[in-house]
Amino acid sequence: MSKVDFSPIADTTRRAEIVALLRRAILTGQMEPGQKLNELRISEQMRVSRAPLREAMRELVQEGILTSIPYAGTFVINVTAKDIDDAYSLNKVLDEFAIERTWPLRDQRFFSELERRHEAVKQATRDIDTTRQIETALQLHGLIHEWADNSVLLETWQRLTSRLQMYFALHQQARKEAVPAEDVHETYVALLKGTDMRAAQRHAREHIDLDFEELLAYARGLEQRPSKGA
Amino acid sequence: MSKVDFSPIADTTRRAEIVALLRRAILTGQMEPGQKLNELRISEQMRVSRAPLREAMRELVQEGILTSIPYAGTFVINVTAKDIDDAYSLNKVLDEFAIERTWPLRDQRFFSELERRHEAVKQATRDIDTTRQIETALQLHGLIHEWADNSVLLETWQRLTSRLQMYFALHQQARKEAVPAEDVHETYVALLKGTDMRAAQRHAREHIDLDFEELLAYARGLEQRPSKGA
DNA sequence: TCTTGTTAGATTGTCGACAATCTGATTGTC
DNA sequence: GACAATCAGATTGTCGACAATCTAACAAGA
Repeated sequence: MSKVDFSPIADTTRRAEIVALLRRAILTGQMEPGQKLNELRISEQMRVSRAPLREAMRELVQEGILTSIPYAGTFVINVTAKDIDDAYSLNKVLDEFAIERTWPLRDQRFFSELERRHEAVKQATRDIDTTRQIETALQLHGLIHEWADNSVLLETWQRLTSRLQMYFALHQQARKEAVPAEDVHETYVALLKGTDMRAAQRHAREHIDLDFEELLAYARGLEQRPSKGA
Repeated sequence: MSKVDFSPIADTTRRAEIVALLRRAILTGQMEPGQKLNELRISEQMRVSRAPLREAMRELVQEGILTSIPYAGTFVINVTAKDIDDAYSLNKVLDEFAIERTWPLRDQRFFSELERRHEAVKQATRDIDTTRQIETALQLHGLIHEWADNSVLLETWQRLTSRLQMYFALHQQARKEAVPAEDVHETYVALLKGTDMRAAQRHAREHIDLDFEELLAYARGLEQRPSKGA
């Protein structure tokens, strides 16, 4: 028996790579909400036939970031203020549940991973890499969901996160000014290390409320904005 | 302006029909967990080419009831006791949230719809149609999620429900005896009509706990059962 | 006997071409 | 000018065939 535990090898199908490419393009805000995805054009750009591209698009439709209308096309989802509100209010419930489940499972590995991700956020903040800043913040936030030892919860949270990441990216793009450089996660991390679970839950709720208000205001601003074609 | 509000016309693509067919086959327990889906065989049976079939399968993979391994095949998900446990514990949280949100929105239409679905359950119980019994019970249970006016919650609950329906169908199939004919939803419906929200939440939690214990015992029984091929 | 290399068969992944459908412009009619 | 019918172009949906990969059976060698 070998002492090395190998990780499963990466998917080597074109489909999987296409999914990753498209997802990234959408979640970083490179594609606008409502924008149509022209199959022929994209398949030519990627040097791939339409079959794996279409399969990839079906996956992203189910993932909730694309929407498809038969014989009309596949589009990036439109973001309404209500969508954001819905996602956030559910997120609060999931956070509370995740903290409750993670709490008794916290160990040394948890704390070091928490520290690692917190560092990543601070690094991205220093680099003023806004896209990475969103990514790392969501990864820090996601630790409690990964650690809660509930695969359905994790899956649900990841679906939610996809959209939130997209919303944040668009919001970030919209305002020209740089993101606040201060570290808003300091208290959150400290509470997760502490002994008062209720306090941690309360803070998580208030903490995400903060960014939420800003995001909602932004979304209300572009409500009923005409969707742009290819 | 017409006073009639038309429902959107049905999807007329083969893909959509294939999705419906496969989903039904899986959720009614006609396909065993772990079973492999042979693309050529299924496409010939359905008189369809592999392209729309494969796209349909990608959707169901994202929906969480199929799993795919590149160059190996696509399989019906395997059910472990932990999966059921995870799904149920999250379901409890979602139920509590759904009731909270639905509560102030209850109106006459809500109550009549509640009554209608309750009748459907009772009818299925009288007919001893176990498959329909599961369907109607889940639909009754789903009303609070549909009424809560939160699209993300509804979507999440529907994903969860898919699996639960599959679990219940398998459980039902396993035990030869008929399901208890008594109506276990009477109290639940009554509480949803009442004025004590906390009581309704409490009952919803205990109510699903009931069937849960039985399901869990069943799942533990077939743990590490060898998966059957095509 | 155990391990390694080879090979044939089956299955999945991908491709290019054709069919079905939609959209918008054009034409003809009142 | 307004409106319906027609048509061309573009785009999506589907098909059949080929390429890449896996599996299992078999043979060869230590």
